[in-house]
Amino acid sequence: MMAPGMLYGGASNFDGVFSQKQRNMYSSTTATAAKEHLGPLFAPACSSSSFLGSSSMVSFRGVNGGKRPFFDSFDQEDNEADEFGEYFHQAEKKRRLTDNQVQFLEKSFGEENKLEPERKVQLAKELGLQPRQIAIWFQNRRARWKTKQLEKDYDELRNRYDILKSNYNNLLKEKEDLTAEVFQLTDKLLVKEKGNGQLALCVVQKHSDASGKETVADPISRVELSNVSAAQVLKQQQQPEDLSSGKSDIFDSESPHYTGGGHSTFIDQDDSAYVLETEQSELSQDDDEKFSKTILSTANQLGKCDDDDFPVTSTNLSYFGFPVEDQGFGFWTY
DNA sequence: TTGTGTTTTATTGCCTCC
DNA sequence: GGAGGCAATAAAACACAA
Repeated sequence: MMAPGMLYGGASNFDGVFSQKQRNMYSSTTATAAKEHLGPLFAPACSSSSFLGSSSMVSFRGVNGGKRPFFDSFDQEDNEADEFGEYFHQAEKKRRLTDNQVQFLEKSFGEENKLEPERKVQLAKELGLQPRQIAIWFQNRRARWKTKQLEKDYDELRNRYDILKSNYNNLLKEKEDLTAEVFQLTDKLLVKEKGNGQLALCVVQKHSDASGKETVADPISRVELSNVSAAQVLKQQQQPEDLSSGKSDIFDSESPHYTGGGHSTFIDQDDSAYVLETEQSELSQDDDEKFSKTILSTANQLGKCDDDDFPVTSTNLSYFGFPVEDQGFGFWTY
């Protein structure tokens, strides 16, 4: 790919003399071919300042144990002959910049990572390098900086993600704990109600108004559940379809309050029963509202047994097991 | 010493800006 | 259209373990 001999004193010296296209064109030819084409242009490049610039590219790490300061390269009197020899011996090799040259460039890069033409020439002079070498070094340095920056950004994002994930997991755990506590308290409440010889059971049916919008659930019945355990109630919650089809353990034909047919029984704490029509068509809008208020009021009264700060609303009714999404009948107790 | 992976220097081709 | 920047890549230099 790269022509031997083009590394130093070849393509580098095109800088400031040829356009990039010309640079590319010539850099893809051999050094010999280039010399044939350019002729005299190579002469100044291999002599005086240009040559010195090239000679300073020799890696003194390898040549001189890596300790030779780059300013030594300006010590023309002492080194010119050696460098001249080195140049011809190592012209075909790629040579690294000295530690001091790199240090100098790093410092300059730290001040400003873009290179204006004046600064490029100035740095080239100070370091005894070709302006093009300075430009290449800055370009490569910017690429390295960008890579490092990307790694840094990635690490930072990763850390933030880990923190957020940890917070999320903590919240999830907290939610589970709170849910478990709610169930525990609910169970306690049921036991308490049971101890009083009464347990309220609400059968809720969801309605839709004319526009299809869901409205507040209605209480259909309320029965005495003195001998129904919380576990049974929960089981009922999980199988509401059985209830609507008359398969309920609670509302079967053997239940003391089974009324059969299309009617459900509503029994208040005085054991006085109301017979309510379950057919939606037979319930007026006023009835809907009345029932809604009744169920919310009842639920709130039950809720007050343990927590006054959590009033039951049509919104959170479902949290207590009152469905606002399911169609048809269902049993919920609390 | 040698094989292998990493770093550094440099080229190439494309793109944007003026 | 030229200048300069950038991404991709080549290849030399270097580091290091076996």
